[in-house]
Amino acid sequence: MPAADSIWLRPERASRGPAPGYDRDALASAGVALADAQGLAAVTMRAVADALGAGPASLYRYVTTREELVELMVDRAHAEIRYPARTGDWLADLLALARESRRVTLAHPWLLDATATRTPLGPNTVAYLEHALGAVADLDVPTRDKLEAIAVLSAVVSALTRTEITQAQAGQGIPEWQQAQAAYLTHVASDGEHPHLAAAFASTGTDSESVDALFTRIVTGVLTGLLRAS
Amino acid sequence: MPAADSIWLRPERASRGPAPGYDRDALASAGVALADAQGLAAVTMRAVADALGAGPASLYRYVTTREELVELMVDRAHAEIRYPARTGDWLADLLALARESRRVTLAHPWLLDATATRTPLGPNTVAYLEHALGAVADLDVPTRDKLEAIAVLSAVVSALTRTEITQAQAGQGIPEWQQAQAAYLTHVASDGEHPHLAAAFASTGTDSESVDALFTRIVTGVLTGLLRAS
DNA sequence: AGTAACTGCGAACGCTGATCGCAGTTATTG
DNA sequence: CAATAACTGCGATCAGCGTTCGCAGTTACT
Repeated sequence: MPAADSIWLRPERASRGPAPGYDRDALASAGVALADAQGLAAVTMRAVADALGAGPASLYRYVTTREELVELMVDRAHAEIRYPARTGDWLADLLALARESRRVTLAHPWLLDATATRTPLGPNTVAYLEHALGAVADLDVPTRDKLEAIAVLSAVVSALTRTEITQAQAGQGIPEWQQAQAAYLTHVASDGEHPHLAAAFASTGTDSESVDALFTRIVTGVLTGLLRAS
Repeated sequence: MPAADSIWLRPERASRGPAPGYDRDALASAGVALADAQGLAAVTMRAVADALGAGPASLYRYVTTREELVELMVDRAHAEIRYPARTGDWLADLLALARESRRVTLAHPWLLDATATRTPLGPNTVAYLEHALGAVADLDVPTRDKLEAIAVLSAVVSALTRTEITQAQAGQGIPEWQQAQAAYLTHVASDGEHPHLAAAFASTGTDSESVDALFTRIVTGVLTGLLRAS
């Protein structure tokens, strides 16, 4: 029978031994600072240890694996989410949550990488879930439908925010792979075998809609599609 | 000025020099076989080289980086998608595409990892996009809305399929982190500070709905929410 | 006073993606 | 037909990664 222990169920301080020189929050802070500046890949055990002035092996007194360190970072980032008072309108409340999620993700783009495979459960990510459930508490649909809707909502918010970040990078940065994809796409669009894609490619109308309006429109559409009181 | 070259715009065979002993398809096949059996992490350059009977450095004659090898694998997997004839009903056609995507992803779960950050563009992934655009070609909505809907659709399908795979693993496998998350979740649900989560946790009704029905219901909801002719 | 459980951490291990340079092969060129 | 240029496979090697081990020092319980 393995440990099956979440880091959040493990006591942070031991009862015996010398006082730890650091703590989970310090590791998380150092990791977040690194990731904000240079991306999630820059968050190596050695780099975090250096930022803390510690030896590389010391981190393993606080965290059993790098993955767990990233969990700490994700949860810490979710602490920045502000929960507005409920209005009673479930759609407006969920939308507000989605906007908060987007805002924090734009501030910490590495969250998209860190939560790509799964969102770790910690105090703050669970708080987010609790608030989302609270927003739809009075809604007369099965609990399962609510959970599904929240899961889909998270996926959609991530996808939209990822697109937003990618386009923002295209404006100024030098994101290598985008040029390659763009080059191939233009090539394919003009090879005569992809008419629909060519048509879509040609109709590049000026997007007068703001990013916020687009975000609101899509999230609203998805949520109403899933949770309309049938 | 960097190369900005997609692998699909590079000629596979050079005009000069000896005949290559392998080709892109061989690399992709070996990679897919490894990933199917042991996950994407098992697809190391050395492992693929061994499977091919080649030296580790030889792969770089066909692929500039490991990422590009994964691109080949993703595109090759998308070759397994079967495109049914269009019915004229855009919702039915998009739904059929979504089901195909789900089917192939269930057959190659590592696709979720390989396409988590972005879906690479290759002949077969582009073909999928072309078919998706074709399904909504006659629909009277702006092109931009169609592209958005397709992007959201992909995100939702990935999220749903990921959940499905996770639950299937829970049935038999031994996925370490799930126990930790479950343990923490039950702890949080009974700490008195998460009433909505506790309520949701308590109402674990027996899911009589089949996975297919659930998939259809959610995808339909999302699509109608996004593309309803307003 | 003794012991058990911790602390930080230097050194090391195995593995990874990637590079370099060499010898051999082929198609083009003069 | 020789010369050359452009490729081929690949052994050897590099820097970097996550992680482990064992040691000396520190604290709290018995």
